[in-house]
Amino acid sequence: MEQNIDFPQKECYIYLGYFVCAHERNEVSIISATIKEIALACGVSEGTVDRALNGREGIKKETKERILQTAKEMGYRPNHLARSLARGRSGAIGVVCAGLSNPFFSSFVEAIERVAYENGYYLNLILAHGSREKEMEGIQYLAGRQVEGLIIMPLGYGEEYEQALLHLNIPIVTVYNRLSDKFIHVDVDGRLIMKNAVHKIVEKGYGRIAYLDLGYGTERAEQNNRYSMNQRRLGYEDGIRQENLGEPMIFPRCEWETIQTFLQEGSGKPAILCSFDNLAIRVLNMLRSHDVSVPEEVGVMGFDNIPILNSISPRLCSVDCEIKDLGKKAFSSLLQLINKDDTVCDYVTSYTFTDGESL
Amino acid sequence: MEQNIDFPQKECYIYLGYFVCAHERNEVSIISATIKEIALACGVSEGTVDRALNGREGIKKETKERILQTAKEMGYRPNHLARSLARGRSGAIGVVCAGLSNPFFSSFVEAIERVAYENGYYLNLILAHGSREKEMEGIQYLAGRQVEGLIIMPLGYGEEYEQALLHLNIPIVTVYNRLSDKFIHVDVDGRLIMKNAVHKIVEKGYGRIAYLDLGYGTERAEQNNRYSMNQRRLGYEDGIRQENLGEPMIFPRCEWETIQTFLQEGSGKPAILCSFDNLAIRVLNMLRSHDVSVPEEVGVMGFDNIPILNSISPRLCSVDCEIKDLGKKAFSSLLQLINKDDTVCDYVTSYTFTDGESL
DNA sequence: TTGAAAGCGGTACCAA
DNA sequence: TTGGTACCGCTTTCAA
Repeated sequence: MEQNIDFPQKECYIYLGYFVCAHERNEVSIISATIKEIALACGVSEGTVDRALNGREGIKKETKERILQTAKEMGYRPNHLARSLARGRSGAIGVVCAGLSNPFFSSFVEAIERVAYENGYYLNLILAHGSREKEMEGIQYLAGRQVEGLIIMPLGYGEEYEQALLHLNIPIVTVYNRLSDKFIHVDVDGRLIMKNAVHKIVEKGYGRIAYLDLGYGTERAEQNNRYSMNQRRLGYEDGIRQENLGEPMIFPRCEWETIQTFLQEGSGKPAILCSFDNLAIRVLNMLRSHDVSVPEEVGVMGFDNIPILNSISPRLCSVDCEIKDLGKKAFSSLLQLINKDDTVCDYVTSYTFTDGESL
Repeated sequence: MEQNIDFPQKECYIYLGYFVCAHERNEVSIISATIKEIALACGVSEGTVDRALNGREGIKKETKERILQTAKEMGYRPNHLARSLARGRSGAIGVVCAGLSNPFFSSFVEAIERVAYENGYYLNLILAHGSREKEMEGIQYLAGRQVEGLIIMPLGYGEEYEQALLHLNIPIVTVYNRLSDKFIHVDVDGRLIMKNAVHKIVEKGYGRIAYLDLGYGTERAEQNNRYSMNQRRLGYEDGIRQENLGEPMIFPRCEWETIQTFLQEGSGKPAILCSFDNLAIRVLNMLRSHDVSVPEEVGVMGFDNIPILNSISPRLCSVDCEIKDLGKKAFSSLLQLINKDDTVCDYVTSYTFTDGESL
């Protein structure tokens, strides 16, 4: 089944139901036709083809069917670059996060991808890999790709950083690390949660609580936006104050010496509250290797409720922040911004304490 | 510092060093200028602006400096959609995978993003979320976005699926699940590795080995491409045969009854080989909850060497497949295809057994 | 050294 | 119901 088509400049024909083009290399390869080519093949104008292809009205039924048939034969696939340019909207949103090795981020990106796709948007993903420079470069790049909005889990912070974002003049939603009131922020209330976590731990009969905040106070940590981690730590401090538990004890590293000292000195049953689950898992492991039993000798609690917790023991007590909901909300808020719906406001997801065997 | 600029149709001016446009809503917002606008402002042609902006030769030094200065003031940011359309290359590659909750996939995507970015490409990410339909839709969509190539961890398989991919007529590299010789494939040799894993376990003094292959033989599993999982299982069978260990014992589920029976019946020290780490972690947990000690009563081995293994005990014996290397190689192979370098061929990454306390 | 104009593939509006 | 055409923003070639 071979059939010649009037075609400008290229040698092309229909082969096995596909539109085929013989290249200079004499290979046969199948290409996607353009609207112009379809118009030529059907003997109609480009506008008419567009009407058929996009279901616009003002076209005779037979013409439409003939065009659609030809388009199918020619293997037409719309060029979204051209379409975006002409329509003035790209149908893409940009997502910027530090990396995917943190299960919190990967789940979050997964959730956004799902809901974005359902709403006809697709994702441009930029990972910062821990570098503020790469993050800003990526953001600028995404803006240049005409993304209609950005969801950012910022590594950067500060006046200059915010100005750079504002000058992009596109809708932005921040997640995880807040920047300022100038950006819609979708997050859990880490501070409140950690305060309540302290209450919860005290209720369970613990008399003193240490807090593990990786990198706290180190110079390196200060280089990046630590809003989220800071909030969690502040919540711990709030709780300690409210419960009159004395001085907060904040450890920047997961070291046995420090933990051992904490366990031995002081009165009241000890517990360790960790700023995120992976840290808590390391603590559990360290305690086990030193034959400290959990929760008999010390309680441990995490934050994030990452999926792996269901597979390890003791089942870590943690906080479930409904990350799917967070992703959905981040996207829907961004969509509101894109659609200039000015009722959009910050959002705080709900949370639940997940019980376990570690407290 | 305010300065008027000759500008068509819009009320615009320079404010605080930024190009500003007063909208109908009477808000002041900063927009990105186009080449045409810069040309107008500088009193030169678009071509000249292009020469200045893209460092092309054939432009007087002073003209160039003047244009660059104006472009900066006007906050020029190139429109990559238009650029891609005009240049005929998008600078984007598409990545398709099932999801990100599997640490193997998220690490892999992370690795690809890094190397792609270093090479001036950015990522369009599509997740299949377990649906073959969504996967194919996404692939078609990416092709329409004019990605220059695709890296796919396919969920689909079969003649029809392959034909659909081939008809896209863009470079494709498959990873993890192989389709056929028609596609460059980058992967670990799961079959060889699992065979050697059996040897290794036998060397350690184990006399019988069961294999855990989640979903094996179930109808649901057959719906998706199970190449990778099948290869691993076949490797186990190869090993069992070579070592004369009798009939392979393959369990499709992680159930205590099955495992208990396996532990009790038969002679020789038992070991459980798992098709991936998360499964092995569940096994470890199940064994602990039934007071079966590892590795004294039973050995356990996983595959993938996911990062969390470093944080839990007993340290699981596993296989490290150099996933960063895999990502790099997948991208570089794709780049070769894009550049029509026909020396490109399939690639098998190296691997190492990571020792642990579970064997 | 510069300008003018014809694309890239689609969209959208106006006239026929 | 159709055709024609001027865009969208940038690139590239040819002529001045």
